[in-house]
Amino acid sequence: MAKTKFQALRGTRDILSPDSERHRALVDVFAEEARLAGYGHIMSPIFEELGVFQRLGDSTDVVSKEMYAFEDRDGSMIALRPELTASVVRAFVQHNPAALPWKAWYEGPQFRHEKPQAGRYRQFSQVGIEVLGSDDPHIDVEVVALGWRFYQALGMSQVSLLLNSLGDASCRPAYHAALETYLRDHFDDLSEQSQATLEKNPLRVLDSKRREDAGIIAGAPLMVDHLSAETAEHFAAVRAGLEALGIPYEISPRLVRGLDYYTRTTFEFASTALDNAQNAVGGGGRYDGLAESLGGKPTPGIGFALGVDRILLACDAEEAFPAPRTAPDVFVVDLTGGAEAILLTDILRRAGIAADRGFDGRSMKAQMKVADRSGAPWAVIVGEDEVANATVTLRDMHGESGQTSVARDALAATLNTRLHPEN
RNA sequence: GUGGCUGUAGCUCAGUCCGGUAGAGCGCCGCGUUGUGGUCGCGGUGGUCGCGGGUUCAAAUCCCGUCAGUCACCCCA
Repeated sequence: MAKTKFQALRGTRDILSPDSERHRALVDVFAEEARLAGYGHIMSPIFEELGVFQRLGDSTDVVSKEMYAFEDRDGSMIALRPELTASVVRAFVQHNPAALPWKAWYEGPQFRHEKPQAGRYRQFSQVGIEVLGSDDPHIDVEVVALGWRFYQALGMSQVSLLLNSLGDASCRPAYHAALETYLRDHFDDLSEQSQATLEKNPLRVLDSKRREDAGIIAGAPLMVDHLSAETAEHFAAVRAGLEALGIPYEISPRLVRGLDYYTRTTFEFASTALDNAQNAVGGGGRYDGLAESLGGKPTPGIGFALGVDRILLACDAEEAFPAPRTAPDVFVVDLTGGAEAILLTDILRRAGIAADRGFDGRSMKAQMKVADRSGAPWAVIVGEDEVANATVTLRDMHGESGQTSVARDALAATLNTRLHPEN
């Protein structure tokens, strides 16, 4: 019979130790930044009604061709979340919190059916925040700054912040028309793909990376030159806040972003340490119309999502945020056949000491080798002599203190003192 | 989704052009005499050469398909 060897599906992968510990540590750093800034944690479902995500815009690839959508058993259409903003806004509308602004942070996997590449997976992880119920530009500043400080907390230095304003209902339509007129005037000079994009969403033509489009895009009218007085003032306040914090940014007038719901402030964090096309390590912006489109009261909102997988790639590239060490505190080498180690590791673990041990009745030499490889700073050796005396031999694996005999009853206390001399 | 490149031991890779029956380093296991790791020495384990089909006396090597990775576009985190 045929032997089927399974493997993780395309675009998905197993994250094994110590990379998984690193991933968790990154989320811990983010959680702390969010806590310090007054954000509560939200855990929303991984799948939702398809309609929740269709509000992101029909012209976006995320909705039109990358969604994992399928029919549930009762015939209703559901989808694996391709992003989290829509889910969080849906939760906001559903629970209708009274105290505004409402601030939430999240982390977790998301799903998009794309052709995978390094830093681009079908199941990928993001951390992010959303704030609903205020359009105070100081919120924009807080949100962008939180992202910036997070990268700093990870030890990253090669991150640049790109900032733009996409205008709002008071000025975007006029700009949109001006841009479309301009692009249509140069229609024949645009690349074939940009011609198609123009039909769907002229704004996104500005995002084209094809060389043949560069000249035309360079001459295109810019949103920042068409902002209404109010929107321009809002944008100025955001910039002033970032400057007050000393956070460097670059105005990127052609920064569009892929989701249709963005208004006014939009931004992207790009790693300059990554030289591939997947150098965006985070992005976000304001979405003042999204809550209403999901059935809620008109409520302004802003947030960002940062790609965990890409951030870790960028960290690799600039040698930041290494995987945490996962070594146990102590490794038990048992020469009696292994039964003693059962008791000793239990005693140690209950005392809060991370203890691993040898198995399979291996030779002392072999067990010492495993102990060394484990990285444990201490080894506990127990053989017939020790059992007879109710002692164990405590060996310093790295330092100079050598070996000492310790009463078995005093082992946990002795080790705790050695591991935490300051206490 | 479109196009290019790649796929050989756990890992990094050589061998592929010019078909002839699989290699290195690292890792892993064991030994270097009485219960001691990290260095060193010796020995060993380990691959249906991604998978399937075809050509051939013979295929890791040529051809086709397929899966996966990767790069660019697209898109985006």
